Amino acid sequence: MASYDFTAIESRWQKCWLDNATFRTLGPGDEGFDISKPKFYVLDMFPYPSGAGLHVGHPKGYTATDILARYKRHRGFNVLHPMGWDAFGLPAEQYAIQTGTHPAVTTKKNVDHFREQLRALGLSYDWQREVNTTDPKYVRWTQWIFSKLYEKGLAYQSEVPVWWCEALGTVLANEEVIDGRSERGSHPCVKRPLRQWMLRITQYADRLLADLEGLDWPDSVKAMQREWIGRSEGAEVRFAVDGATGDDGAAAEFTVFTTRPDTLFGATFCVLSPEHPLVDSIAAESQKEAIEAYRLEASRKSDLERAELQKDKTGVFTGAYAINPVFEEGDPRRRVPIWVADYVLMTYGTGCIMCVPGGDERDFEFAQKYDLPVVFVVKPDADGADADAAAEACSTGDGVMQNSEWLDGKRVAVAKAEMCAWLEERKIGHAKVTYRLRDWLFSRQRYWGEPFPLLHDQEGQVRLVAEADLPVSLPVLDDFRPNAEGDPPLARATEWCEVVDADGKVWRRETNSMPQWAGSCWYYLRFCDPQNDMAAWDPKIEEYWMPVDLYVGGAEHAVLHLLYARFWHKVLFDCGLVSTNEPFQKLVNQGMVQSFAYKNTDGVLIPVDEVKEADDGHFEMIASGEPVERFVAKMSKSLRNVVNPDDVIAEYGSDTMRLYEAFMGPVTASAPWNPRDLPGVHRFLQRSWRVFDAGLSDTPNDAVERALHACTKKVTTDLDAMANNTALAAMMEFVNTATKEKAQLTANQGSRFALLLEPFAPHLAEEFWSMCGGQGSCAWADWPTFDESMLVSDTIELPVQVNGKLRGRVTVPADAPHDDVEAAAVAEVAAHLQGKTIRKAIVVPGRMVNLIAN
RNA sequence: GCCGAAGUGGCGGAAUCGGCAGACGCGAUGGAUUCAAAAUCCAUUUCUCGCAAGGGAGUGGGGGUUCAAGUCCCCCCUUCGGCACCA
Repeated sequence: MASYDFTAIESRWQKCWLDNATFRTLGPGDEGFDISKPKFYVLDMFPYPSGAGLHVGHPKGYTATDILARYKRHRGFNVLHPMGWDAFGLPAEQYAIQTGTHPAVTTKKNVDHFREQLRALGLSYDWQREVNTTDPKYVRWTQWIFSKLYEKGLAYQSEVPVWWCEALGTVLANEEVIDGRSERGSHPCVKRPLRQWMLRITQYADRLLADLEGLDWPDSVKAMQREWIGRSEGAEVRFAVDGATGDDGAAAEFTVFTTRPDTLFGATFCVLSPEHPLVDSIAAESQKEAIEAYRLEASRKSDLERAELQKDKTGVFTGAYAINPVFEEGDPRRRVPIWVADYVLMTYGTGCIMCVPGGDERDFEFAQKYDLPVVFVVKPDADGADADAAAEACSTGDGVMQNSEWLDGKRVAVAKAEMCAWLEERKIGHAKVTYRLRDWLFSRQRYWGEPFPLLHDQEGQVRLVAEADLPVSLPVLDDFRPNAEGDPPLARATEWCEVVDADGKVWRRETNSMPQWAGSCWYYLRFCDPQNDMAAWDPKIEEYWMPVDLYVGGAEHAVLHLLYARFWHKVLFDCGLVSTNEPFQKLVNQGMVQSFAYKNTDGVLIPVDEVKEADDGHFEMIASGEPVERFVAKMSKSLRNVVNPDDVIAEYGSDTMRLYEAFMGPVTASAPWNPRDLPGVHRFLQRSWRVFDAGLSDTPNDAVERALHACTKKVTTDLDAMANNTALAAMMEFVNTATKEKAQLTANQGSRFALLLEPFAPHLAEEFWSMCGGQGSCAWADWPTFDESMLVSDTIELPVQVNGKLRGRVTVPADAPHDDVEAAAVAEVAAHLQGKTIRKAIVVPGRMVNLIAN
């Protein structure tokens, strides 16, 4: 009797896989590639290789995809299952600023560590396809794709107020700032105008929205993207300023965007945002001072503060009036005051609005505060006494128009359409779609990112670096801070910055760099053809592998990464460079692996390693015995509750680690890491080992054979549904049966079980496979089949209910006719039927019997 | 406030189409083995009343549909995630 030596088994098979390149994936053009087989591209979101290494949260998704990848190989698919590194980014650069260690050095060290940790998990990646976004061979093509965007006019420079983070020394995109603090590191940020590169993602807003339809993605992610894109249908309406003329002598006017053109008869005032360019020219002399003060105050407030103060609206009257075009000349309602207020944002719509206090709660609040007139133009659908009250209240929903002359009595939807037509006829407005999505702020003032392939001349002209000169590599620096003038760190490389072309003309390199998102926008394409030096990818190869059939990653990328990558992909599609409209057909968000954390009675966090469980099941501090409270939280350094997979692997082996990750629950569910549960899955592997270690038999045990067929069916259907936890439960049941039967498996049975186990615990499965006489790796062996006839038994046990309550069970032949089953059931529960008459008998074949009696 | 997801034993979770609620695992309890412990094996383990036989309750709460509801419908509560003056 040998014991289950997981360390020896796992290192032996990992070496075997490496030596034999077992998981090398061939593609179109490779010798020996079989293009007739179906393909399956299963992708993990590649990690940023941080200095902290893996924690047990990473492998949750990696295990799930690896199980599927291994299963699909057995099912005869060409499986593309690669891994790489999203290796540009801030931490390595900040570390460089602090220590002088070049980011490339730090990055290489971290990547090596990550790779080693992933290998230890026995993940079946094709390591020859590994990509690294910081590799010049990769950067070259990131820059090349940027060139495509630039050529299509999708990249432009703009002086924009951007989030500036002093602590990080860089600008951040809107979405990288949460509540006025940086997403990474939570440093305070302020708005500051700077020259930036922007990408016109807004040009793709409609397609990014519409194409969500066909994707097999979680509803939550689709909803988030829809909200982020924020399509809203409405109209633009031109308002003339009463009596004012513009610089060119024509009447001054402004255009508002509204989603409710139907309520134009209720527009009793207008509001311009404080940044609106018209404010200065229309302001009455008497109001100028107040307006200046208000604008100054508004400019000091960050967006955050403006949002925080949303309950208390403020504003200043400009002294000017606008003409509401729906009213006849001479109608007193025609002239409406123009205000300035910071609840109107310059960055959305046209930066100014028409205000209908009767139909918009924000306008209503503002009108109340400053005593502006209110007209109720929509009468909501209501009955009786409520109706009269409702007609005299702010109504933002559907209903029937009132106080709106020729629109009166019409429903909102009809009134919208008719008003749009009316405006268009008179050329004072038109239907319009607006998006909340803004253009993508694409430049950063960092060293550790892709340089832009762009050159500037003295006159401010910009041109692309020739394709033949790509990549533009990062200059070697030893100081990674911005220079004295506040220019990005790349400006320190004075020689690098200066480029003289063939005509002797001097150009200056762009010194901004790309954000970390750039590399992750197309890595899934490079995985198709990672070694190609002639092109980013070969179109034939791309066409075979794309789209990604399953993409697994965290929900934190629901909007940013996934929206940016979709955008690039659509641009590449328009360039004829990729064959699909969307990159990721199916998306799954893996749940978070949380961890227990502890706090004492004062609410102070106590590190995990200073706490023990007391005999009564409560938790206390090891040193003092002081009671602490346990709670479930995200793993984080500050909570000192991070679990490192290396420790788990050392104690139980990577097969146990993988099994635990898979057994915790559905891939999509979050659950706390509970070390107490590890021995459970480890015991399963040990029991399996004992079954095989007992030796093989020549004659199959019938009960074991039946159990194996049932297990095969369950594991197969569960794997197809990614229900890895219940597939494992089925295998546990099989091993329990085999153990109970004290039967030796036949070589054939053992091989079949080994294959079922292989996706989950590949090392031990390979060992079982060879114990059963299998040659080499079983990774590509055909998946076992099952026989339905082995799953049915001669007799079945049926529950018997009386009036819907379970009262007994009967065992009947599986093919017993309805009447026999009923008779047997009646006999079984006779005691419960005494004095009653059976009114109805419901017999569901193979399921149950329900007798209705009274 | 709006949008999305989810509430099942002491714990993680299972229940494909409306048909035996709690598979599988953890933990716990009892037993076998052992000088003893670990490991292993066997049994019990939703709660509750009962010596037992047996009964009652039970899937966040309340109503409904149905012979039958964790599952379908209506209302409400809680938790988590996202958005939040977007006109």
